[in-house]
Amino acid sequence: MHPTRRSLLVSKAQNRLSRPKRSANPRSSTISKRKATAPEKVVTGIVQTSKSEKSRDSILEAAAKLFRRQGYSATTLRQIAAMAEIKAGSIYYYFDSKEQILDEVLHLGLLGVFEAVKKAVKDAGNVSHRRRIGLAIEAHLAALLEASDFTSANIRIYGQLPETLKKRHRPLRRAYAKYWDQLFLDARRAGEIRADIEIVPLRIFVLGALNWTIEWFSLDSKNAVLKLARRTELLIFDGVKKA
Amino acid sequence: MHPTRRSLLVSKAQNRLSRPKRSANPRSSTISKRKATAPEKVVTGIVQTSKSEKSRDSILEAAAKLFRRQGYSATTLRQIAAMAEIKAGSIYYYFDSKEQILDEVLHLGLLGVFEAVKKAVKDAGNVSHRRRIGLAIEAHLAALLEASDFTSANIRIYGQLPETLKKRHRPLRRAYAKYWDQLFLDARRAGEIRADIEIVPLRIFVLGALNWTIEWFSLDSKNAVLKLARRTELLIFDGVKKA
Amino acid sequence: MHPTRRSLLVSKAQNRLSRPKRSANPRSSTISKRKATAPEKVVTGIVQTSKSEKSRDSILEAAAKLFRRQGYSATTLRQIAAMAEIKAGSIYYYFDSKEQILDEVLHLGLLGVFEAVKKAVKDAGNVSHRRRIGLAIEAHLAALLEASDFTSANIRIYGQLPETLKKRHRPLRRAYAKYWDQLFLDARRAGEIRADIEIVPLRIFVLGALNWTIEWFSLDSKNAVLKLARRTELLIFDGVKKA
Amino acid sequence: MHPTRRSLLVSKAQNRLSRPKRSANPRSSTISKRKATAPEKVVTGIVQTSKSEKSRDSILEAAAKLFRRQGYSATTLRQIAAMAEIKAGSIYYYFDSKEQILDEVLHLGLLGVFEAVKKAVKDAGNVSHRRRIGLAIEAHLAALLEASDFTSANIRIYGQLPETLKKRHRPLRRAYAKYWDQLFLDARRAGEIRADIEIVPLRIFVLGALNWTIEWFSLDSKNAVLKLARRTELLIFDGVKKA
DNA sequence: GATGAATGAGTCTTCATTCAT
DNA sequence: GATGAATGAAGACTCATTCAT
Repeated sequence: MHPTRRSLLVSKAQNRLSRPKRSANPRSSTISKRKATAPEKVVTGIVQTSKSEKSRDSILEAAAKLFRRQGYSATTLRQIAAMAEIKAGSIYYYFDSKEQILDEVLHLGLLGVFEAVKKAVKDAGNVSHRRRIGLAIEAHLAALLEASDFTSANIRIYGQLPETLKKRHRPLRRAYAKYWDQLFLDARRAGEIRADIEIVPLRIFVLGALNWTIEWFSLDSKNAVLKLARRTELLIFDGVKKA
Repeated sequence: MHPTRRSLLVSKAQNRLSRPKRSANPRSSTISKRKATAPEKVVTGIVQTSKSEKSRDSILEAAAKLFRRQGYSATTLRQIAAMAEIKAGSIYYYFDSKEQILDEVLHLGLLGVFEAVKKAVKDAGNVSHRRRIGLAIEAHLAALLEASDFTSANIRIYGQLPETLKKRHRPLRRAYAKYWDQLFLDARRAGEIRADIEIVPLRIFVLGALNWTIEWFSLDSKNAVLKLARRTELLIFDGVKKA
Repeated sequence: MHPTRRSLLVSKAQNRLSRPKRSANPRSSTISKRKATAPEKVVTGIVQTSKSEKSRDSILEAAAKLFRRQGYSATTLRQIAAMAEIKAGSIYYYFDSKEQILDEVLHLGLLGVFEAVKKAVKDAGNVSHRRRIGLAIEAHLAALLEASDFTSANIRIYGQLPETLKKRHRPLRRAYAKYWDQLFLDARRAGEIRADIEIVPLRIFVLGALNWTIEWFSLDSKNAVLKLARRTELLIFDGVKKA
Repeated sequence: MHPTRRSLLVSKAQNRLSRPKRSANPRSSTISKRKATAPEKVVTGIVQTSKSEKSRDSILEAAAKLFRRQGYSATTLRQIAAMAEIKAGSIYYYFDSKEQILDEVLHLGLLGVFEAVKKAVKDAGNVSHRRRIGLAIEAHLAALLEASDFTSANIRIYGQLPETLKKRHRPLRRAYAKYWDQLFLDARRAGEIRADIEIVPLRIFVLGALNWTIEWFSLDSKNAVLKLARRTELLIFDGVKKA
C-alpha cells in the first residue's frame, strides 16, 4: 500500500473512529493532510509523512503484522512498541487504547481489499464477466497475500472478536459482500454463470476458498499469487469434471 | 460426537499427550472403559462415564467452545471453569496446564473430522468417486458445523498458535491432507476429474471453501449442512459456467 | 533411631503436641504402645509397629528428609505423601496440619541429639572431662550426620521459622544448651579448661562449629564422623598454634 | 554497606546476572555512576542514587532482609514490595522474576563478605599471620552481623536452595573458601599453626563457628562483634585447655 | 484406614494503562 | 513527542485442606 493510499485510508478511518484522545489531537489526519500541502512537500510532489505520522503508521503496521500472526489477545502493546521501535508508553500518544489500534487495523485492512478489488474491476474496462471476476479474485488474493498485513490481519482475527468490536465493521463488510454479489449477479444475468447457481452461497464459497489461503499460502515464486488466482478462477468456472 | 466415540478418542489422545499429572492417572479413559464393563452398564448398553470423567469431559467441551468462539489467548481458565461448573483451581486436578487442554482439544478436533470422513467414505461402499467425495465433503462439514466444538475450535485457532504448539499436531494434519489428496487422485485416475487439475491446489481450494464456513454458517434449517454439502459438491465438480 | 526409641519419643511428643484431630484418636502413641504389648508382639520381644503406625512414621521421616533438604515452606504435603508412598489426603488421617508435622519433626530431632549425647556421656563412665566432651561432640555429630534426618532438619530449619512455631521448642533447646554448659563448666572447675574461658560463648562456638557441618559434610568413608569428631575435639582443646 | 560500595557490587553483579529485562536497562549501575559525576553530586561527594535506582535497591534490601528472616520460599513478592514501599507488580519493572532477585541478593551477599575480608587483610599491612586471620574473622563477622542483610541472607538460605539456583554461585563460594585456605596455609608455613593441622577441616571448622553466629547473635552492645571476634580468634589459636 | 475429587486463598507474573518529566 | 516508572486488575498455577465414599 502506498503512503498516499494509506493516508487516504487513515483519513477515512479517522472519521468513524473513536474520541480523539486530547481535545485538539494534532495527529488527526485532517491536520496531517493539511500538512501534506505544505510548501516543501508540494515541491517534491511526494507526500512526505511527518516524523509523527511515521510513528503512527509504524505502530499500525506492527500491530497488523502481530495481530495477523498471533491474534489480538496474544499480542501485547509492548510487542507492538518493540516492533515499531518505540516505547510502550508512547503508543498512547497516538492511540487511546489497544482497542482503537485494532479498530484502525481492521478498517484499513477491509478498505484495502475493497478498494483494490474495485480498482481492478474498474481498470478492466470492457471485458467479459468471467474476466472481471477473475481480476477481482486476483486483487483479493493480492491484498491478502502480498500487499500489507492489514487485510490478512482483518481476515484472520475478525471471527474471534467479541461482538462489540465487530459491530463497527459490519457495514463495510456487508458492502464488500454486496459488491461481490453484484459481480456474480451481473455474470449470471449475462449468461456467463448458470441460472441455477445461487449467488450468496456462491460468494461464500468463493471468498472462503480465497480467504483460507492465508492459512497455507507462502509467497515463494514471483507470480505465485497470479497463478493461484488463475487456477482458482478455472476451478470456479469450469469445475473439475471432464467435459 | 457420541460418548463412546469420545472415549475412544480420549484414550488415543492420552497416548500421545504429555506427562500425566500423577504417575498413575486414574482418569485415563483406559480405566473408564474398563469401568464400562461393570454390570449395570452392560445392561443399559450405554457407556456411563464416572463423575470424575464427566468433569474432565465438561472441561474439554467448555474449552473447545470457548477456544472456538474467542481463540486460545482470550479464553481464561476461569471462563472454562465457569462453563464446566467447577472452580478454576479444580481444572488442575485433570490437566497440567492450559496448554495441555489446548493440546487435547486440538487433537480430539482433528481426530473427529478425520474419523468421520473416513467412516463416511468407507460406509459409502461401491459408489462413484464424485459421490465418495461428496460424502467426504458432507462429513467434513458436519464435523465442523454440527457435531462438537472440537473440530471447529481446531480449524479456527490452529493458524494463530505459536510453532511449539502446532508442532505436535502436524503429523495428523498432514495425514488428513494426504487422505483428501488420495480421494481426488483416485477420482482423476478414474477419469472423473480432468487430467489437467493439480491435486494439491485443488485440495487446498476445497478444504478452504469448507473450513471457511465456520465464519459465516449458522445452523438454521433442518438439513442445512446437507444442502450446503450438495451445493458445494456441485460447484466443485460442475463449476459455475453454462455448459 | 530404633523403633523402640522412636515410640518413646513420639509418646512424649504427643503429650505436648496439639489438639488430637478426633475426639478419640486411635493413633495416639499411648494406644500404640498399648498395642505393642499385645500377645504376639510380647513373644517376639520386638516392638512391632502396626501398619498404621508405619504410615505415620514414614510420613514423619519423609517430612524430616524434605524439610532438611528444602526447608519447611518449600516442602509440600504432596511431596511428603509421595515419599511416604501414600496420597496427600491421607496425611490428615494422622496429622491435623502441616504445622503439626513440623512440630513433631522438630521435637523428635532435638530429643534425638539430646538423648544421644546424654547417653554417650553417661555410658562413658569415669573418664576425663575432655574425653567426656569429646564423646558428646561425637554423639552430637553422629545424630546430626548419621542417624536420622530429624536432628538435621531441626538444626537446619529452626532459625527460619516464625516465632509462633519456635516458641514451643524453646524450653527443650534451652535445656540442651544448659546441658553443654554444664559439661564445660565441670571441665573448667576440674581445671581441664582455662579459667578465663567464658562458658556461654564457648558453647556457642562449639555447637556452631558442629552444626555447621550439615552444610558441607557428606558421609563418605566409614568412620568419617568419628574422625571429624576427633579433629574437632583437638581443635577445641589444643587450638591451632604451636605449643 | 555504604551506597558507594553497593553500587560497585551491583555493577559487578549486573555483569554476570541473567537477561536484563529490557535490551538497554537504564538502571544498570554503570549509568548511575556516570550520573554520580554530575555537578551537584560532586559537590556533596556522596553518590546520589536516582529515584529509579533507589527503588531497585530497596527491593533488594527488603528481599535480603526477608530472605534472611524467613527463607526464600516463605517470602512473598508482596512482602518484599510492601517493605520496599511499592506495589508487587512494580517489582517486575526491575527484575524478571523472584529468582533473579534471589540471585542478586546471593551474589551481593557473598561479594560483600569476600571483599570486606580481602580489604581487611590487605589493610592490615605487615602483621603476624595470627593477627591477619584475626582481622579476617572480624571482617567476616562484621559482614555477617552488622553490615547489610545480604551476607547473612546468603549464609542462611544457601543450603536449602535447589541445585539449579546454587550452581551459579558455586565458583565464587569456592574462591572464598580458597582464600581462607590460603590464609591458614600461609600461617602454617610460617609456623604459626601446627604442622599436623589439616587446612580444609580447619577452614570448615572456623567458618562454621563464625557462620553459626547468625542463629544466636543479636547486636546489643557497641563493639559486640569485635569482642566476639577476639574471643573466637583466641579459641581457635589457643584452644581451651590449660597450657 | 485411605483416597479421589474438589476448593479457596494465595502465589508469581503479565499487561494495558497512566502520568510526571 | 516520548519515555521511565509505576500501578491495579487479572491471569495461570499451587497448595493446604476438606470430605464423601
